[in-house]
Amino acid sequence: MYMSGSPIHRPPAPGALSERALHLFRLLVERYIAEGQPVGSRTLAREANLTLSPATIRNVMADLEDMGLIHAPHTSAGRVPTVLGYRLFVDSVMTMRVPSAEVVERIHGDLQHEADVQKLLHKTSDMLSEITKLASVVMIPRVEQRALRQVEFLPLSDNRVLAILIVNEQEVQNRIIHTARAYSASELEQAANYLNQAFAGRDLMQVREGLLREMARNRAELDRHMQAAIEMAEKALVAEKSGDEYVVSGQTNLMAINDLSNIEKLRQIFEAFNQKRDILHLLDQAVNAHGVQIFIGEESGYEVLNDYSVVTAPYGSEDKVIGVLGVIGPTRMPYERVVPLVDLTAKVLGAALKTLT
Amino acid sequence: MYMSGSPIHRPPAPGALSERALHLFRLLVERYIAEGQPVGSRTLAREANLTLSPATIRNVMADLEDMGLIHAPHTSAGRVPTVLGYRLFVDSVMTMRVPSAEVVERIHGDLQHEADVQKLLHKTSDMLSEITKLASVVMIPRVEQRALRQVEFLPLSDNRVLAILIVNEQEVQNRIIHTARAYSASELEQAANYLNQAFAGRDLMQVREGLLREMARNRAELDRHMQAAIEMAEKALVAEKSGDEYVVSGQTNLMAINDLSNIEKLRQIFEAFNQKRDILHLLDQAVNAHGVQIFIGEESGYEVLNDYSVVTAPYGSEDKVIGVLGVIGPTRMPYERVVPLVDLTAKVLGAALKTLT
DNA sequence: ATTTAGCACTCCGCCCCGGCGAGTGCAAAA
DNA sequence: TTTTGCACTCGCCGGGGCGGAGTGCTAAAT
Repeated sequence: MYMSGSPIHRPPAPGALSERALHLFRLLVERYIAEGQPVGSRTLAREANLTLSPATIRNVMADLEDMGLIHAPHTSAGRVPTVLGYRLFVDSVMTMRVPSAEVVERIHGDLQHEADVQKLLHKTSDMLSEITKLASVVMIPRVEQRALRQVEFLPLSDNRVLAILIVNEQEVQNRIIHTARAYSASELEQAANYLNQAFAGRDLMQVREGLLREMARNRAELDRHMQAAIEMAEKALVAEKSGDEYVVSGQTNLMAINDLSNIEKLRQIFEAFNQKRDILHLLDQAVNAHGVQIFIGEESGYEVLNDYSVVTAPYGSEDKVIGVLGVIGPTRMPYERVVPLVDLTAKVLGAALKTLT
Repeated sequence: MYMSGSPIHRPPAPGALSERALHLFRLLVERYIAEGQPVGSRTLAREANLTLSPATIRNVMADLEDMGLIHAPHTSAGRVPTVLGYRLFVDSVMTMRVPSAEVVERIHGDLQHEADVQKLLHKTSDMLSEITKLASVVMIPRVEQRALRQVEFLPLSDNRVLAILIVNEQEVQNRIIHTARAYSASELEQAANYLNQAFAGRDLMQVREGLLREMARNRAELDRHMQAAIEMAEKALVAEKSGDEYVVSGQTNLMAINDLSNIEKLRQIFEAFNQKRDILHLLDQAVNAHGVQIFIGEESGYEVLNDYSVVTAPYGSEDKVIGVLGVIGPTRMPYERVVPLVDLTAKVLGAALKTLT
């Protein structure tokens, strides 16, 4: 199946609809989200406080359908929101439902006392998926400013050296590097000392540049252990980050949603989680958004995410965004509840990370 | 659903069956594994080189059914192997199919040049699931003999200390420990020095015991940095291992198997993968087996694994078993092909790990 | 001009039915 | 012991009928 050829339109301004139409629209979407079944004029008439006959409702619904907000799966079924309809709903119609006090407490409690960053991220993801009953994703913080705190080198066998970089007071990175020749323990120690003296506290990128400058000088002038230090550091810094770009939890929640029991579709999204490509790109997009961002169905631009919605929020401290988290579920998800939850979780995670620095 | 009340019987000795019956049984199982549909007397008659009428086959099949080896889903369907049938098949009937040269090469190639242990395990799991088209599990090596090579302590803020243990030439473990008071960098250095001198090369358990002995002496006699060293080491050693007990890949392969498109069952097994409890226990059981071990359906003893089979093999060097790997798939899996693959993979992984030590 | 009632119509989901195909078990013949 | 023949049992599939839900349209009511 191709992606819908028609570009995704902006929904009509809420002012373009009569008060009544808007009200009914809202009811319809809420009802559909709650029940999961196409809702008809009869049901809607009962639901609305307005005393109107189903026939009147039908007229309104026909209008809504003309505007592309709702859609009838077949001649004689009720109506279901379209992507455009959901868009209008989340943008201008819905009223957030603030999380209950217990949930708020839960979120704070879970994330407060966790010293290890990795574990904190896992906990966050687990918690978020649990309270939303959806799949959740937490991006690993991409700290662009990584201050080198300390370096240690330890010789291993076969011209290999274990480099330990301590970054940002917290994070420890181990890298095994292969060197041209074997270095003795004392050489390595000297190299480490040199690097620590020269570069401790600097940003990793600065370190890199500094090293390159050193090398630009006449190599011959450098004494042995400087050379060693540089070789080490170069190799250690070049090593790319581990492929773990984000953490996922609650994938199984998606299987429990009968909405899309289409097994092949499920398989595809699970693959997407594993592949970490499309999902990561999507999260990257959301990194620049100011607050919560919602991708509905095809809006994401990724085929696998058709029929799914993604709600994301960047997290960090103040205006420094360092990562994104979010949930993934069926387009028919309780946005009113989910959006504030994602928002809050992002804020609390940001705060928790800040205290760790 | 309860677990079958009847205990799992041993299958009849292959001698208990006539040559012919055994032959037909083998054909039936092979056919069923290949096609996934109950196989009837007619099909079997065609398949067998013996020139026998379907009626004769039927008699034989009736016998096999009496023995509990096969079973008819309903009156007029063909027969399907029972758990007992599979047992007999894998124990005494099937002939292993050796992996093709390309596959063998692939396995060696993939695992040869990977220096990082964690990555190696991931690669192994990925590869195994890919070539078997099943889900695969690789247990993290539980090195009972962990020789301490070096210790480093680095002060962090707030009475926290980062302990870096280098174990077994390769493995690096970082632990953040909370201490009763703040220690200065030099104190920590002295503590590390002490520990390194006293315990480098020893097994972690020995270190533990040694420390306890030290503490048994009159505490007052110990000078400050010894105390510090002991406090550090105690905390660092006590810290439990991270919860990552094994690596899983190819879970999505299970979804593609129409055999069990029962979505709820799938959900449960995915949960089991995440939970890492039942699966881990099962792997632990297999750690003591000499070679490949096969758990068919309910044999595993874990409800979630009904309808699934697990093929495991311990890996390590010589008689030192350090871990287990395996695959999980439907009971109807191509054992002839899978068993040798699991076996080979375990051997190659063991070898690869050995070169890393 | 809007709302309502009435009505014909459409379409899905469900159940029931009958036919077909596959396969069985049994008894009698080879 | 094997085969043939036969009655029987199911599962699967397609068709037909039916009820329910909901629609759109038109004409009447407000």
